[in-house]
Amino acid sequence: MTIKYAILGLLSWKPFSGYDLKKTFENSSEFYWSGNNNQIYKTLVQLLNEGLAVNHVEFQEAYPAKKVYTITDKGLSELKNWVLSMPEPPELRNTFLTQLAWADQLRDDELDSILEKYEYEVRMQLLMHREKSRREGATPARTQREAYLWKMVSENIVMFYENELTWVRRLRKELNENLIS
Amino acid sequence: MTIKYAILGLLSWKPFSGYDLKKTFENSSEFYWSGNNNQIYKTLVQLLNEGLAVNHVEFQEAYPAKKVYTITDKGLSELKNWVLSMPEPPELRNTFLTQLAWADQLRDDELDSILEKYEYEVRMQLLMHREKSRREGATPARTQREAYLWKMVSENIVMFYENELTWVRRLRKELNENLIS
DNA sequence: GTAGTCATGTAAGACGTTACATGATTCT
DNA sequence: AGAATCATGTAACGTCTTACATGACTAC
Repeated sequence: MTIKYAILGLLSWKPFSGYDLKKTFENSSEFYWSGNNNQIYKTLVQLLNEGLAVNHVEFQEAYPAKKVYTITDKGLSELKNWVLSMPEPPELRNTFLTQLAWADQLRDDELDSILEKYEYEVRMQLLMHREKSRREGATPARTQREAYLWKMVSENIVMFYENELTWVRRLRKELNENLIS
Repeated sequence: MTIKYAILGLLSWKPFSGYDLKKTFENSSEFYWSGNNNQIYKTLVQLLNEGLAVNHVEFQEAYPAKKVYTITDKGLSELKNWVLSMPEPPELRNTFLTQLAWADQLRDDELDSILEKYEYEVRMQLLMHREKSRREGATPARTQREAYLWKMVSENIVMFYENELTWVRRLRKELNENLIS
């Protein structure tokens, strides 16, 4: 369960409500998470139970009241332990590779057509990431080093998509050249 | 549900038993899948029910009987439809990026130490992939084009890890240089 | 008046992981 | 004697996704 730490991390930065967390996960590139209501609200209750966060209700006129969560000292030290813990290797899940593995049954034009679509998908992801990243410019890191780390997280994602693009372009080029010869 | 198509793909190549599929998913780099017993045996039953595969029992002396599954024409056309369908963009799940985002609380040496561990993990994954790939040399693709596609699937995975390595090495170098200045 | 945002949550199901269960055979 | 391999499967749990439910306000 790492959504717990994704949330704890954000709370270590500043207080959030469940709704704020959801928006942040959706709109951010660095702090992206496929966080849906269900998981977020459940995890927040769990954080309360474990004493890693506390909450207080903020009433607003014209809008529903919000429950704002603040991290505790216990939460901070739990987060630090996790950050120091053994990193897991990155996981690549790319169903397209499975599609490609069985694509020899396709005609040359069909094969190039799905490669083109894939290239398009990857380009879109890259654009979306860059756009989110741009809008995130205001995000104030607390130190210069933190700003650098966040930049490098973003850079990792960019490099991932660019790498994927060079791969698919090379594939398309090589397949086309073999057709001609 | 894409394990269905991962299995269907392998069955389009040659007949497999559940156990064979599990071994293949575990030991292969191109056809890797986190397929566990539970999912594989359930999906095979599903394939039977949908008429995408048929099975027959092979008795063996000294070993338990095995159920060997063969793809049907319906299965082949279902697979082709899927291969031609809209590719999904690749998904990157890297919990380490979340760890790194909140690593500014660490001392310089602690930070470098987790980066070193991450670099090690990635190097190990790359080695493991290369080793699996080497042992897979016997895998006989049916056409030259298929062999090329499989090579490129493998190449994609190599590039992914190499990309990750250059990123983490750059990160470590830049952090160290900033310390000195 | 229709859709979207703010804000909380629940329900149901799909998907994934770990562990258990059986039982003969083979390797160390 | 103990572990690993071959081969099937089940049980329990954990994670993730999609959809539903409520209700006031705002923007087109």
